[in-house]
Amino acid sequence: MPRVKLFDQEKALDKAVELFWKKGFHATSIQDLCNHLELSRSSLYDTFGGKEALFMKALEQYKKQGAADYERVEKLLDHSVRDFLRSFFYQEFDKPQVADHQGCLLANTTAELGNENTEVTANLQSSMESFVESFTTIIASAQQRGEVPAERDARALAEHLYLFYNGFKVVSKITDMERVKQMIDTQLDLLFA
Amino acid sequence: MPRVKLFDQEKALDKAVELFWKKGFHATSIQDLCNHLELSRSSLYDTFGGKEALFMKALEQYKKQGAADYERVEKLLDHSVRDFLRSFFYQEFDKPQVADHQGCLLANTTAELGNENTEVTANLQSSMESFVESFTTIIASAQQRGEVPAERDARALAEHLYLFYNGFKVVSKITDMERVKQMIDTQLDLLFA
DNA sequence: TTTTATACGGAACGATTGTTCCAATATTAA
DNA sequence: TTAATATTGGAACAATCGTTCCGTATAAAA
Repeated sequence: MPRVKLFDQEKALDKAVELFWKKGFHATSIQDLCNHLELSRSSLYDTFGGKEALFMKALEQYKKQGAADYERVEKLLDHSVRDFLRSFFYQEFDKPQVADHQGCLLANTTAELGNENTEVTANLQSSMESFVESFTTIIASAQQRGEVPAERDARALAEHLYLFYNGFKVVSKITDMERVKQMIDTQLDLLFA
Repeated sequence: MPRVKLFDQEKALDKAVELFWKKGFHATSIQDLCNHLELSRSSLYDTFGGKEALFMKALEQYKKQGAADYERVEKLLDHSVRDFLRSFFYQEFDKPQVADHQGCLLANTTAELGNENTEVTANLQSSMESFVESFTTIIASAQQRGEVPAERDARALAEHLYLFYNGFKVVSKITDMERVKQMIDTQLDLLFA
C-alpha cells in the first residue's frame, strides 16, 4: 500500500494563502510556492494539481479562516450591533498581514482577477453573497433594536457594508492604520446616525 | 537632422493605460504592450524606458484623465453637493472599462502593488491626498449650505469617501452595475441623512 | 519479507519573461 | 543630393515561467 504524505496538507495550504495573499496570483511563481511550502514541484503538482487549482484551494482555505473569525466575533454579540460591527472590523488589525499593508486575499483577488469571469470570479461572487446575507440579518436585528432607522433597506445597507469592507482592505494597503481606524469610526457614525 | 517619431506618444500612452487597466501590471507583458501599442520593442524601450517606467507614465496619464473628469463634473456644481457627488460617481458608468468590470487603474494598482513601498505606492498615496483635499473642500461647502451636519469632521468624511470610491471600483468588478448604483445611492443617503 | 502503490527529488521541456543590441531605414538640415 | 542622426524591426540574450516526467525512496499491506 502507498506511502503516506510526509507533509501536512492543511499547513501547506496555509502557507499558500500567505504567499498568494502577499504577492497576488500572477506575481507568485511555482518556484516561490515550492520554496515557501518546502515542497518539490512534483509533490505540489501531485497534491494540488497546478497553480490555478492551488490558488482556488487557497481561496477556500482563506474563506474558512474568515468564517472562523466571524463566528468568534459573533459570540460577543450580546452588546449592540454597533459594537459588533466595530469589533468585526477592528479585529482585522490583529492580523499581521493587515498591519503589514497586505490587505485581504479576497479583495486583492477581486481587484486582480475579478473581471476575468472564471471560476475564481464565481467564487468571489458567492463569497460576497454570503457576507451580504449574514450582515442583512445583523442589520435587521439592529433595526428591531432601534439602533438603525427601520425605514432603510437592510439588504442595501449590508451590500454597502461589503463595499466598505473592500474599500477598507484596499485603502489600508497605502494608508497608516490609525487613519483607517478613523474611517471605520466614520462609517459607524454614518450608519448609526 | 534626426528622423521624427512616427507615432503619437500621447495616444500610445492611452493604449498603455488601456492594457494595464485591463490586465494589471504583472499580467501585462512587453509583448502584449508591443502588440497593443503597435510598437516594436526597441521603440518602446527608447521612448518609455522599460516596463516599470511605462507603467508610471501610464499612471500619470490615467490621473490626468481623472482630473479632467473631475473638472468636467465640477462645472455642474451649481446644484447641491449631493447632486455633485451623485454625478461624480455616476459618470464612472460612462467609461466602457467600468461597465466592463475592469474597475479603476488606481484602485487595481493599489490592490496589486500598494504593499510594495515603491515609487508606485508614493504615487498612489499622493493621488489619495489630492482626492481627500478636493473633497474636504466640497464637504465643507456642503456643511456651510447645511446639507451635511456641521459637527462632522469634513476631512474624515472626505477620507471616508475615498474609501468608498475604492470599494466601489473593486466591488464593481464582480457585481452588476445596477446593484453598484444602489450602493452609491445608499452612500449618499447615509452622508446626507 | 516481499509486494505494491504512492510520495518525492530533480532533471528537463518548450514557451515566454524583460531587456539589450545592431543593422537597416527614414527624415531633415545643409 | 548629400550628410547626419534618430527611429525602427528583428534577432538574440539569459533568466524564468508553468508543466511534465522518470527513477528512486518509502511505507503499508500481503
